[in-house]
Amino acid sequence: MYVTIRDVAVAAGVSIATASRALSGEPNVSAASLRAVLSASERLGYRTNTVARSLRTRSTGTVGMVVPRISNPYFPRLVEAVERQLSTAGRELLLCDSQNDPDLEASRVDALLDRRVDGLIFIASDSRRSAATAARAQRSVRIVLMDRSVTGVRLDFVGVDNALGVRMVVAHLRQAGCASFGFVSSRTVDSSARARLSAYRRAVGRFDKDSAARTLLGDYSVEWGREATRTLMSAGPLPDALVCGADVVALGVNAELTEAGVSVPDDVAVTGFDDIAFASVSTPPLTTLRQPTDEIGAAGVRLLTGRIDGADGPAVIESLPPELVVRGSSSRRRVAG
Amino acid sequence: MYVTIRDVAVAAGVSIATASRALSGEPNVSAASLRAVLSASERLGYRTNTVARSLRTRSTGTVGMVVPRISNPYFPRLVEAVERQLSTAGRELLLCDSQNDPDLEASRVDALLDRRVDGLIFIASDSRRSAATAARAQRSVRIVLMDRSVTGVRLDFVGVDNALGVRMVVAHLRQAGCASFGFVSSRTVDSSARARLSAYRRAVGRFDKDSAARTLLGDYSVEWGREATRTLMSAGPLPDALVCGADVVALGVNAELTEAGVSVPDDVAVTGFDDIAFASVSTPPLTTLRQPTDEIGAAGVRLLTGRIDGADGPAVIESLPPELVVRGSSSRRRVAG
DNA sequence: ATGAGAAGTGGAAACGTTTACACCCCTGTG
DNA sequence: CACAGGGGTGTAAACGTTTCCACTTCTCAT
Repeated sequence: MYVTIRDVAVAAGVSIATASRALSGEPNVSAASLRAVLSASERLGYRTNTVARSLRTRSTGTVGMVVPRISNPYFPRLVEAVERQLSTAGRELLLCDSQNDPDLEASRVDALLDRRVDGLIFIASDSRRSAATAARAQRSVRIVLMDRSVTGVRLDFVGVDNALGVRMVVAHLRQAGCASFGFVSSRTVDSSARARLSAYRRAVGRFDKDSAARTLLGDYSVEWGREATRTLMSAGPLPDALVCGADVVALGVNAELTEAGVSVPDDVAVTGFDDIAFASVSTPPLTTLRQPTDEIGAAGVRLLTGRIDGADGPAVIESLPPELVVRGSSSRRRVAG
Repeated sequence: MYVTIRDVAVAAGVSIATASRALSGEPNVSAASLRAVLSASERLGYRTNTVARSLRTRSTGTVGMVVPRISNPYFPRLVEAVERQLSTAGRELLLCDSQNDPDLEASRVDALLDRRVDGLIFIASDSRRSAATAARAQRSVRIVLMDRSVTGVRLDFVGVDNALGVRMVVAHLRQAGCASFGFVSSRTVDSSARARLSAYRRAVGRFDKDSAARTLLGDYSVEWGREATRTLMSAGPLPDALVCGADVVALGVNAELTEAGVSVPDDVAVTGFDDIAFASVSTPPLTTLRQPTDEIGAAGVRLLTGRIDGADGPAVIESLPPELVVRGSSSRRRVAG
């Protein structure tokens, strides 16, 4: 079926050891042997069996990645960035979807460890319940947390500066004349949701004490954005601005408001987080915070491959700044009165 | 570092062979041995090394999947469906992104074959240039084409019925009063783009001979939708309807029209293809064809695992019908005059 | 001329499993 | 009582690599 290195060695008239050395570019091989092996390999269409190599070298050249839900459009961008980086580093990506379920997540991590991945990129679905999984994985493999952190475990982490982002967008809204706020986001099961909520509270709480009543937490989905908006509309007058914890939520909020005849941004300003591709095609286009996706992916892979190659030292935390992208959903607010 | 089956065997006081048999649930193991092995395994935290197992059994329990571009929001849904199906079948997914480049695609397929995947799910980036890659892969592994086919190779395929979809949407638009048409889609490098274009021509060509001039082909992106729309607007009067080859394109078209003050659907109806999550939050919401993503993923995995388990027979082609989802971008067309 | 060292090579062990095969012991049947 | 057959077990081979080690040959300095 498959051509093995033994076939190549026989065809080239050398031993398996010499064939192996020639194929892996080791120095101590004569020019004649090298030529013979390479041409035999070419002629026979030899491809090295990475399973056997992995067993012998105790390294698979594979990195596992666990994402909470690949259909959430923010994660594919991260996966794409990671995959591209890994591929240039000659490594393969083993992808798992935890479906936001910490138990399923744990079993997927186990499956990855069983496959002897060299490293793990972990987007934790639950900052508390994923901690044990991360800690356990840490004992057998190098691991870097991406985008979402976990509590109580000292591990490398790379993600966006959520607090900075929220401060930027609130400052922008206040400058645009907004005085009252609401917040629609995900329940604080993951670290990003938690960081965004607490930054929002710190930024808004002091001057808008009604904002607490207008804080609605659900999940990262269009449907939740719509539902929260209906709740807010039926509860009383809307605030000047609705800050959303993610673009998917903001797009739902915007759609529901628009369909109800509420003008965005003239009646209510709306902002998102992430800057997914569809933030720019809504009506009005969505003001949001652009995640440095490529940088996060690159930094994560760099960190991880460094660790795999033996880099030691304390856990590194890389917090990258987002970029405020001002679009129509917040910009041309009509001045009151 | 890792606990091996040898450690378990020693701790249980049996041979490696017996330990292996006990762990894999073979019948001929005494109750006493079984108990001893299982408890030793538990106590020591043994996890079987799948690399060694794969080498011996010549099967990795892994399926490779190649997608053209994971950040195109249609593919994550497919990946999610496939991943879920595989995971219940106890298999792992090795994901590669070909970035729509047939050469990169070929090298990613090689990498997957080197890793001895048991099967391959292949979304071909180019119906012609990917054919050689598929044919080569076919020689060493079971393979099923998904969503996009290739020319000239007899292989299992599962995807949506593109021609049916286009016929459905054109019929709907004509019923809504549209008499002149335009088509904005991707260049026909992949089989879906080709099938949609030819179905469109067949459906529209006979009664709107100007439609050929309003056929613009680029790629699957929001930007291309915007660019094509600008071209159309500057070229003369717009048709009654713009049929788009994908939702991403249609959302770009809709945004560009709306920003230019053209009313959708009153001046121009717009339709998409795929029914991605964001089709429903645009203004107006997008009429489109919903892909049976879960069914495609399930059928693909079923087909592939069947082949892996030895099913023989001629290549199977599964063409699943899309569902027309009528929303605001086409429905309430004002009657002419 | 001799010895040290380098270059080139092959044999064989190792990675951690699964499994073919041989063996032993027991039971039940002739 | 012999013996067939089956349950339970261990030894060892195999999967396809990489790599340690020993060996030969050659070069060059002494």
